[in-house]
Amino acid sequence: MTTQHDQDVADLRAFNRTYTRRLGLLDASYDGSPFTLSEARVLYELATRTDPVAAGIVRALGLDPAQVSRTIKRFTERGLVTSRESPAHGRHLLLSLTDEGRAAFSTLETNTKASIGQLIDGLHPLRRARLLAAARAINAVFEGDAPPAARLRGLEPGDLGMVTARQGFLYAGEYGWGRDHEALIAEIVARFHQDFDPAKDDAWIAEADGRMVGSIFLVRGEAPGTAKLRLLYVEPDARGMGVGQMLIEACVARARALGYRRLDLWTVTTLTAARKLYQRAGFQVVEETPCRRFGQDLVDQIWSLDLTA
Amino acid sequence: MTTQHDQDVADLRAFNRTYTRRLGLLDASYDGSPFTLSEARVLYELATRTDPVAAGIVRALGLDPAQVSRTIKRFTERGLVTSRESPAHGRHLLLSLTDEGRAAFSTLETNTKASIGQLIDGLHPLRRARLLAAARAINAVFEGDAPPAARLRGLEPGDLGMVTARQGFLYAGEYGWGRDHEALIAEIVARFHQDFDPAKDDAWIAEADGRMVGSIFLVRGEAPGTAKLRLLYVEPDARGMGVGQMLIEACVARARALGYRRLDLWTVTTLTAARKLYQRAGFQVVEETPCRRFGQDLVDQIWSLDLTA
DNA sequence: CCATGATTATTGACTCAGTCAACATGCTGG
DNA sequence: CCAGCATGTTGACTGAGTCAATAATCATGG
Repeated sequence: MTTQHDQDVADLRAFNRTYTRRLGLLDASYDGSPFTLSEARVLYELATRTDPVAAGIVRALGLDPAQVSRTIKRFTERGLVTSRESPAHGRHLLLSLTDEGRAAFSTLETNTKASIGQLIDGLHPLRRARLLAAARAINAVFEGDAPPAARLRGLEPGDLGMVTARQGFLYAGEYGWGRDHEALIAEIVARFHQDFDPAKDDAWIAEADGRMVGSIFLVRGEAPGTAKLRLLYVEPDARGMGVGQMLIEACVARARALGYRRLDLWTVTTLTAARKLYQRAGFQVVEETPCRRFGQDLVDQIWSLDLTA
Repeated sequence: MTTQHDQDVADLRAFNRTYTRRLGLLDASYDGSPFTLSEARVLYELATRTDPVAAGIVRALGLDPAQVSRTIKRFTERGLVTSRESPAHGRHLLLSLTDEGRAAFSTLETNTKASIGQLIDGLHPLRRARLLAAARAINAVFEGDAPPAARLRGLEPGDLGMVTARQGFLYAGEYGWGRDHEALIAEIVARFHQDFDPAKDDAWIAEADGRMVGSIFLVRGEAPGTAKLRLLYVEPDARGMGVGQMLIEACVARARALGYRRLDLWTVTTLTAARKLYQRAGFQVVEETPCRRFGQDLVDQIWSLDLTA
């Protein structure tokens, strides 16, 4: 048996191999460059950091101090770098590129840019877009060191469909609900927009790490003074980080602010995680009926929250 | 001014730097490994290919023949590899791992898997999913050497919403159409599903390189014997590779097969690319009326194709 | 059948990468 | 003031990577 974890490891290793073979040598040595990859990395650091010091470069690139020392020695011999003792710290050597050094860096930049440009241009537009999206994603994964925080925002183009797609996809996979479920969501979403009244309705998208990870909709109910909470969902990856609670709180607060006296919601007992969230937010079950829906035997529930308390 | 191309190059370079720093050393040398990265790569090839020959490894890894020769010599001295002359080809050396070689490879595998597993486990689930999706995408970009061909398939969970999302997003960006356009699509899509009759309706998704790149829907019309072509779209990346034509042909063929005598469609003059496709497929304009829609002044068109010809 | 060219493998020579240990020097916090 | 730490250098060594030369073998076309 192969677990998901094993598969992940295998995929990442496959990626590593592809990368080493196809991309690895790109960022540095175009053909005939006077610099090796490692030298180019050091030169890049020298050119881009302010007041470069050897130790800083060592840390930034994860290289051995000995190697950086020798590389800089070579650069000095080639007339690319000068160093002077730091006035503040006698042990620091302030490094700076000479004019020749800057010129060398500039042609290096031009050439590597050109060679990467060539790679990009050689790809089919479809693949190019995919490669770049993936590269940006990986970058983001390692750049953002803080754990990804979710934030709420309003609706943007594409969101309505995305909510439909994700919920349709997830409930089909997790609970085997049929396509009529997705169609139901599409209809709710479409009607939400047709009847939209900013004084009565609202919707939130939860976003984390640049991706939609959840949604919630606030829609006016049939009875005056009541509203409905609809289409709450949280992506599996993002569960357990308080996204659901955040969404419900925003929805309840807005319902209060708009003057509603009661907030209702419909769900089925199968969705245990959601039920816990409703409970914690103070909702109570007011109705429960067995029902056949989406190709499954389910138990419908209506929950209600008194907003006047 | 920074063009998209420049930005792409910069992003790919940034990715390259991130990679070299954060992932580069992973696939090979766990801490205290008796193999260098390059040696590990060669060992991997020795262990996984059938009837390994030095020249094959040279090509697969893009290494210098001299280096591979010396690496294998070291392996032989360490008792990891034996070689014998190929009976078929006197210049080929058939390499094979000894028992010790296989054992060394196996512990290497275990350890690198563990160290990659550690990296994966250290990431937030959200980021892990993102990293892996991106790694798989990059792999796919370089694995599929043939230009990505589009293929058609039926509806799957999530497709209805995805069609809505992509069309809403694209027409908002390209033509400034408002959110009511997205809501309209959501409604069409929802109604399509509610009224779905396999003997009268159909839908296709175009997929290329594992991604949805277009859609088309066939829906029965009000008048008997007539059908409507709806929701045709092609992703910008995938334009110019015949996806639109493929979709229309599938739709027209199915309409014929279901016995319809006429196929209508509604569009607006702004969508010039689509208009050309309709024209080439034999559609003709039967009605044209200026109209205000989606926050724009548009000219509605109804096109029609006689299927009895 | 043979000359020619391509492929395969090896070796020498060289520079740089990368690791480890030793060492000198300056700074910093009790 | 002194121990400990960070910074930078050097020596010694192995492997990576490049280039050129060489030798053996195979494939091919006249």
